[in-house]
Amino acid sequence: MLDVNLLTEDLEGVAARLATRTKADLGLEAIRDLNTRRKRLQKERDDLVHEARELGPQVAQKKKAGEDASALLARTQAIKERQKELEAEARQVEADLEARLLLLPNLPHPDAPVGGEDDFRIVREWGAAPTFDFTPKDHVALVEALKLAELGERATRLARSSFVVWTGAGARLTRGLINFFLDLHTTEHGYVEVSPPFLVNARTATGTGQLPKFKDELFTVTADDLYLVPTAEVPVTNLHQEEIIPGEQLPLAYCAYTPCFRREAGAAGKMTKGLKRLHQFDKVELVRFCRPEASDQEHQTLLGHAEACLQRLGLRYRVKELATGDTGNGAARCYDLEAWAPGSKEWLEVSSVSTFTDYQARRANIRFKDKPSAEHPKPKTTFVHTLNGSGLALPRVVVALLETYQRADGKVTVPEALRGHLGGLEALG
RNA sequence: GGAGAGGUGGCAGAGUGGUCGAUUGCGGCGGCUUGCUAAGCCGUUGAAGGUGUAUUAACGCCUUCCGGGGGUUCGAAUCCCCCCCUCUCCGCCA
Repeated sequence: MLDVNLLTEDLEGVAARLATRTKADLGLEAIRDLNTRRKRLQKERDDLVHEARELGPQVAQKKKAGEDASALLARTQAIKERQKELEAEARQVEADLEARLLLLPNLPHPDAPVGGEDDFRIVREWGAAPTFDFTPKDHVALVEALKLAELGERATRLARSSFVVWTGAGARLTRGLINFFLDLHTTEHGYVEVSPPFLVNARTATGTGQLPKFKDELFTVTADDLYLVPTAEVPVTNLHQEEIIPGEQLPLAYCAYTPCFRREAGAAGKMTKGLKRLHQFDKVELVRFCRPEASDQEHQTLLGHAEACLQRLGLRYRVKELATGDTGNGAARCYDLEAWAPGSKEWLEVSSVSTFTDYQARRANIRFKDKPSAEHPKPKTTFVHTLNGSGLALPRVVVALLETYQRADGKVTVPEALRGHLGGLEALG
């Protein structure tokens, strides 16, 4: 959510920045006008209430003295009626204003490249492309040959298309990767592991920005008004919903494994075979809370932690900085990590590392405050900045891993870093 | 799911319907005292919105907030209704 005051003070500036990410009419003028109306209504109401409050004791005094208080009572009655009108109107204006503000995207970061999907910037590439003295298979062939997962009817029968059943070594590989990532982040990168609910309420889904705009993307448990999490970002960022965090505790760093449930409503036309796009997948997510002035640095730190996952696994990848028009609604700036899949010869997005500045903090009302000190006797309560990044999203890592480490004998070598999490297993197959 | 108890400021814990944003204690911050430490004493210490002075650091005033939402009343932390949550006991269950 944007600061409505910023929007009011510098409408043109805000409009210009938002225009770099969307051509849609965001109704900024209407928002400004609603805000002005809101203020006027409140002022009128407050002044009336103030008058009524002063009248109260006078009424009591007159009654006590046995005098006629009817003139005063008539006035308080009139005020009360007007007050009710004003409050009803203010409620409507506020609801309308809130609804509109919740739909606005975040301001893009000033350093982010301007443009659309194709205007990304490649920040760096890591690792060399693997070479093969045979024709490498794609992951679908490998998964089927090694019986790592059920990709077809069996999975579909249980739920619907685009679900998968991991089997045998495939299930174990999944579990091993989750543990590998969690262990890496908790023991070497200083994250606190959390295991949150996989269902969240509407307030929580609004806090991180999934609602109201992206309702179509969520699976909903209608009987209970709950939503399946599309990413651990949602429950973990909202851990501090409505809180004022002591300043000395920042930055906070959490990692969490959850399955992620996504309807992929917009992607129906481009359904891909195999493991690349699923309605349910496993992911380890990293979430950080920090002071506003630290968030750019924190973003780089977070990016490094996500990259470490791929480096340990020895997977070739590139870091892509998305252009303003391609970054997610709430993100100010976003890096995608793309792993190379040599069998299908394509880059696969396995992580998205974003800074949200105070956009989510405003929605979820997450603030911080320093202790008073001699220099700052009255510290201000301020919105934190939130950041998150995948570290990493599993199925596509599995794809890259299988295709990268496949051998002529049909087996797949397990990268050394992962063996400890697979009971010492050296190869699949 | 059933019965009972309870939700008040960072925490603990008061609060006959009328200056109660709220007694008090602890904690925090500042100061005094002190050879040092401890103790003691004094002061200060929530959030949101609005508005004025003013300017980037603030200050004054107004309104709102005692789990959430309604209601009664000139006036509600205090009375009434609904909901949520926590605790205890019972039931059910991995």
